[in-house]
Amino acid sequence: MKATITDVAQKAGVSIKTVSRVLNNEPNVADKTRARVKAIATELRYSPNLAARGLATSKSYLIALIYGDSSLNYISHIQRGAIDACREVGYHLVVEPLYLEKVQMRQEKADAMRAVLERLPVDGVILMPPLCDSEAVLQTLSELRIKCVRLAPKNRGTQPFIGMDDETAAEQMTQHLLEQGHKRIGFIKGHASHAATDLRYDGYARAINKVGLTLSEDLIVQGDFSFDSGVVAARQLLSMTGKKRPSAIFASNDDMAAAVVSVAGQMRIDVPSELSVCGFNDTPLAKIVFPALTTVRQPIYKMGYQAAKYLARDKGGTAEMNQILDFEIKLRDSVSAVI
Amino acid sequence: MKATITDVAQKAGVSIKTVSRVLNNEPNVADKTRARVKAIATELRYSPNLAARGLATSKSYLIALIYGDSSLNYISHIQRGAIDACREVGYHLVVEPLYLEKVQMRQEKADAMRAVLERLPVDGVILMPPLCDSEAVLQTLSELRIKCVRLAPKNRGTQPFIGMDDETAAEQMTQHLLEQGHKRIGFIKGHASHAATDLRYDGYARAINKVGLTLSEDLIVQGDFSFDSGVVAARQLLSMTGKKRPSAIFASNDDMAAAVVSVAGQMRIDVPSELSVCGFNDTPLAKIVFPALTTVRQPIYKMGYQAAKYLARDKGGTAEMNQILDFEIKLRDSVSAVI
DNA sequence: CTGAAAGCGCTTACAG
DNA sequence: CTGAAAGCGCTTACAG
Repeated sequence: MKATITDVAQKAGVSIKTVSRVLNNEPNVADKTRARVKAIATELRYSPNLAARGLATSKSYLIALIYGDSSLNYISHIQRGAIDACREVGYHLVVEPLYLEKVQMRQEKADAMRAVLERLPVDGVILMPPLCDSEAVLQTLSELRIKCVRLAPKNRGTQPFIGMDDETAAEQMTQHLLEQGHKRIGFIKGHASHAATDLRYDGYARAINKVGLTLSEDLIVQGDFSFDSGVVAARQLLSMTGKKRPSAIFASNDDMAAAVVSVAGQMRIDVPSELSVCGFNDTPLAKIVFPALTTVRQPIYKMGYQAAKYLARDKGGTAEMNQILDFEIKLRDSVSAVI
Repeated sequence: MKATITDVAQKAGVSIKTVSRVLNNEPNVADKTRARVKAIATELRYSPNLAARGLATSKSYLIALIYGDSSLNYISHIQRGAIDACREVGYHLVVEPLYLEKVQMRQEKADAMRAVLERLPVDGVILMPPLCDSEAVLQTLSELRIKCVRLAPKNRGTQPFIGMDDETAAEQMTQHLLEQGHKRIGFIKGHASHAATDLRYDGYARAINKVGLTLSEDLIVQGDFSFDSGVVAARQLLSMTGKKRPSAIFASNDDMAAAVVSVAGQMRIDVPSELSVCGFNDTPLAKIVFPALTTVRQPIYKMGYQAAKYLARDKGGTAEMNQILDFEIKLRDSVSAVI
């Protein structure tokens, strides 16, 4: 029923090898022959059998997006970008969750990664944080000789990565708050295992220090990027009374910032007149809460797109692949100046 | 480097056919032989080459999740369920967007679907709304002899589907509002192309009629499931003054309900004391807005899971596959009684 | 209960 | 510029 390379060859009066050459844009085919084969392939709705091609080349034309417990919002956009890139080059994206949070042993992590990869042959892997920082995972990948791109990794390492400058972004956001006259700025940290957590905190600290203020312990609360952890953190920060209470809170991501807005609502603290709030990521959530969140726009879609594009290319080239993409401070309605 | 069936056969001192039998749980192998082969396969970390197996069987062990413009939240949960099911049975999930909203011509739709499917051989397809109601898409699938499961389709049709009783759910939610003493209940419709849109409206209408109230045109506004459309609809409903203004608004999904809460906030209308709001779906958003949304809990994860489980099975069986899953009215903080 | 042969639809050397 | 042969790693009939 479905046309094969043999069908095309017969109808074109050439060998299957010639058809193969045309399809793969190889040289050494007469222009006239090439044109004829192409026309007939289209006419017959021919498309190569991926399994056969895969068996012959030991390539799969599949790229895996592997993620742990990242927020679904974040994953969705990475995924969308990766899919679009795959489409353009005839690849496909498979999605594989790999929950390693509770796994302590190095060997166990490696085995889990191996189990996923051995079942399904993929040509490349996109590693989301915090997986992209697991030594065990990276080593398994290199043993299996599977290319990977790390997204927003903790350290530069030897494998290609795509990231952004979290520290500078957090610094600029904090500066913005300071410029609005805020002096007591609460900060909610993210999950300790994510690279971004420390970087964003460092940026916050740097901005505070630059203007000669001192960091105060009670304004810095640990969260884990989840909405629920944001609720706990916000309650703690907003339970302070009088002048001690922060006039602004900078949460390490939008989910936690949304939680701050929610807790403020419950406590009848008006945002932004009584409390300024800002987040990080510019997920759809940022526009959905009221008031809309001032936040840092990350090029999430683009990260997924670039990562897939890189993996789908034949030749390697690692070092030059490393990319630091631009961010943008997105001003909305959740921050106001101190009067 | 990677062990093949030949390696296992040699080491076990049997033919590759015997190994094949063991791996596929076929009969006619001596227990002792079977055990030995199994042990050696494990020892060699053997796993079958999917491409080779696919070429021989013309199966791909791949299931595609195909979606249009559904909300990312919704897709994410379907996807998670489908992936979990795939894992259990050795399948993998590929994700393919197919935007047909702007495509009018039937033939064009069919071609777009065909283009996706011809590139990638999949054993089955999960069709999200509104794709699952496109005749052109369904016919292409049947021409290509690819199994599919439709999620929440408009009509029962001939292909297997998984859905829930949207109409009854909407009716019960409206009843709840009525029981709280609300008489003027605004309703925001969803996107016209989704099956759920009419069903939810019908449920709302039925509940209103049952208690002897009459539907009033000005309380029913068209939305399209997006947050933005919810904002427009909410502004329209809440611009009414005095007694005309609805005391409750039932939005056809959570995104639009969140928009209502947001607009109410902007207009200084307190939720729930001055305005009750409820949504539909129970996406994470429902817990994230303040106050948390009363909504209808859909078994989204389960829908994805069941769909993939069905497609991964060898034998067909369609009619008995059709499933109507349970829903639940989730009471939270966005609805209060009329005083 | 077990195995030798053929074939799935491609591509990779190699020959001309 | 073109093609015949071999092979990728499995499974499907078929034979014993």
